[in-house]
Amino acid sequence: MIDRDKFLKAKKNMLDEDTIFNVSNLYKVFSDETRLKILNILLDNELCVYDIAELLDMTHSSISHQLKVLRDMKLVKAHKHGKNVYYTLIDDHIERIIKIGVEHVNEK
Amino acid sequence: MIDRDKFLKAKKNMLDEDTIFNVSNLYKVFSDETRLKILNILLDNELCVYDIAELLDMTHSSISHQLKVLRDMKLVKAHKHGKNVYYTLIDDHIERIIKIGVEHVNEK
DNA sequence: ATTATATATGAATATATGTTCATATGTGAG
DNA sequence: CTCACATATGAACATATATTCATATATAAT
Repeated sequence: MIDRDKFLKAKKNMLDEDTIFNVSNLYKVFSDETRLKILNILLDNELCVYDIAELLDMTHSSISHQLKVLRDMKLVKAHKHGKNVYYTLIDDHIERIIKIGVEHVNEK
Repeated sequence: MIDRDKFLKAKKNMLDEDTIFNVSNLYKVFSDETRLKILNILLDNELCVYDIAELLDMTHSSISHQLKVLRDMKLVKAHKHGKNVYYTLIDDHIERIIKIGVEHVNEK
């Protein structure tokens, strides 16, 4: 260690463990291609599991599992209409997070 | 499937596979607690591996491995000074991404 | 030159996680 | 009421990945 002042300043600005845990968990959601696709689709639309599975060309089971993750993270909400369950986004951070990500990778 | 127009509109707005892949990989970086801590520390400071390991109370090896991930993702750059290797952030998206994440989890 | 220090890295291990498969639940149609 | 359809979910499996351990490299100090 070289500079004691710099070291202490850095220590002071560290985020607490809870915040780190929660933020990393939030971004874990966006780190999976399937979930990212689902969230991006739901930006513009309210869709049911069946439609999402069709759009992504994946099994309904797989989509359903991932929607559960998104529900648990309180990023989407569901409402039933007949046999179908329609999903919509809850959080307005989602759009910003996707936009920044896309912006970032497009700059390369 | 219920609404053909809605379905087609959704299909049109889907991100291409490359973008999805790259964005998910970007957020994979932020989904690990150690990497998130490192990036957050580097927001305000230029620090060497030794300091980072001390601050996070982790092995130098572990930190070094994660710094390699960050280098490979072109989020940090390194410059040598004597025995030490100092790391700094390359990208200005990093701060925005961390800030939105923190903002999100603090709202709950 | 030799030793100590800082960093990097490959291999191994343990853990986390996404998909598949089987099955259950709930709803509308006939 | 029975059947088909949409969704949910637990278990199993395969894969990805973070840390540890051992070791290598580079530089500074003595």
